[in-house]
Amino acid sequence: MDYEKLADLLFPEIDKTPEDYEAMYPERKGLKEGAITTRLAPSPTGFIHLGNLYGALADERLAHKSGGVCYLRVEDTDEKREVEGAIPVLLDTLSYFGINFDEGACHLGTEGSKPSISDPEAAERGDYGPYWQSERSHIYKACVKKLVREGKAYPCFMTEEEIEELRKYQEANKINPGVWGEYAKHRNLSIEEVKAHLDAGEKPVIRFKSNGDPSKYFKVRDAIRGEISMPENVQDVVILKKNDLPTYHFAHVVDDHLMHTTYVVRGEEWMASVPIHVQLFDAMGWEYPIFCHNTVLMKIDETTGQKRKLSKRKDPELGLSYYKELGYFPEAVREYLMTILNSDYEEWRIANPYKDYNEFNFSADKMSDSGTLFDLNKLNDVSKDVLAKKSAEEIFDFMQNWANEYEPEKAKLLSDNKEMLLKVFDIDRGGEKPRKDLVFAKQIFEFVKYFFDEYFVYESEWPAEVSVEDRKAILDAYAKTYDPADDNSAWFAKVKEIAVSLGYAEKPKDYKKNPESFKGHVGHVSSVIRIAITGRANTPDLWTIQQIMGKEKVIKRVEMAK
RNA sequence: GGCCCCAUGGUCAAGCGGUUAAGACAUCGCCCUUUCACGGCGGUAACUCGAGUUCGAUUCUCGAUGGGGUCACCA
Repeated sequence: MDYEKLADLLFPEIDKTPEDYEAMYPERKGLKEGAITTRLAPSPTGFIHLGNLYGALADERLAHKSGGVCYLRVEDTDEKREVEGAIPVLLDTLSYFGINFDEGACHLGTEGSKPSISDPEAAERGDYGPYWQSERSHIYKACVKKLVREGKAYPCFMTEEEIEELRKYQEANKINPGVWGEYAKHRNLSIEEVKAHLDAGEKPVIRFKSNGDPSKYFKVRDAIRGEISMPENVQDVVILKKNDLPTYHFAHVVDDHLMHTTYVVRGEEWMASVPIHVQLFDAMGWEYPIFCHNTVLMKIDETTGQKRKLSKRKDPELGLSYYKELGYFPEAVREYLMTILNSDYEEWRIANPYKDYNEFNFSADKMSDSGTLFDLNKLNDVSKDVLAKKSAEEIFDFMQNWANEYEPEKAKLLSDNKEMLLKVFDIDRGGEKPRKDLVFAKQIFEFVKYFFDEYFVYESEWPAEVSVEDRKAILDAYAKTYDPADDNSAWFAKVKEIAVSLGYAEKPKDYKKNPESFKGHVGHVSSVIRIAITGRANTPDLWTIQQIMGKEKVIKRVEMAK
């Protein structure tokens, strides 16, 4: 069999060899020792989820922490699944969460500015492009041609029906299904037979001619999981589809070699195809990169109570838009992801509350190799820690931006009340131990909404210890004596006076000791005042709240509650 | 079903043959306090099971069980 001839018959227009391309794309210069090159390789299907961010953050950290390069390559080899505009949205979202690329299918402005794409053709940066796989057909074909020339790949004209039939037969006879070995009908077609098919107008796919022996095992080092052991691949996988574009397997091999990716971070769903990939790298005569197969994010299903994979249909919290809409600080989401990405991040953060996360020593071997359960509670807690360190100004600005985009009806309210809100956000802020009660924008608004008459509602029950008449008496007395000029202790002394005059204990302890001698204690009395003014039993320091509200509003609320 | 990966409290997880088996979240209790989602202290709670190796296994090996992944001209 003259493979040379077959190669020319199949790819007459291809005159370059893989070696030519290797010469065109030499290794990156000037990277420091140990620099890692990673890539994010999404298919433009239009949905970005938390799992993508999780992986992207790993890519970004690995590269940037090591002084390496993180680039974006678009895997658009399947036109059917492509969604218009998916990549700009992806870039925008990732950038929102602080992930930017050095190279690839993105347009990076000056340091820190947002990537933007209007024209995908022009939206590339870097010396290893094109970064859109649909533009790289000539490169893949040159590589495929080499394989055909060496007798390692061949055209296959089997129809879908034929393959389907084959599969049924194999399944019925308990044979490992697929096109392989003796079942690969077109493995050894003669030149004449190939010509005949071609002349009949048939378009072949190109399959890799596997010489693997599944009874033989080989070992691969995975940076996350350590050594994994796999049987050799037997399948004659297709490497070039009828649309002249490669399958993922082959594109991965060619691109990651030519683009000099050193660490391939991907989901564990790829682990099963590692045998195919190393076989392909081998056939091309190339070294394969270090694989990092990370785990999928899981959650507990409310109805079944079982641990299961996060699904985009059932779980809104998987979509990144969920966090943007609720107004989570991107930094909070990132901090949470860091804690599940590298097990010691959380402790590092506790020890170094104000250090930049760039200083954390991120590494692949610290990544979890068992399925991680997504924990909203934990996210919220991390978020509280993040927000506790923000200034009132930062919180306000974030709230404003969030409202502008997602709750426009609140935007003006916020901007009109900036001065007041800054004071509100400043309650117990700053200092060694700031309050940890702000979580995300929507929640923050709920948290402070009683400052606005139009959002004020009674959310808490009046204390049972206080009768309706007493409530009125308390509020009457309070309205008469309230003076914003009082300092915190003078103010509270008056509250005590009211309590005592109506038969309530001055101290909670007195009441606890002799519950029969009092109607209640000062806590119940101030609870009445608190609810009257804020509508709820739990708030930050009431004296400060009143200082911010001003006497007029305080009195108005007190009168309203009678 | 074949093959692969994984297995420590409710959750995320330290742990590399000898530990009172860390820590964080959640939960519970107490304390502080006019309230708190703040803060302080403390508690409950874990090595999936069975063999083997070993003086000794959470740790190593094998098997079982469970969970996950994968078996496309999708990535």
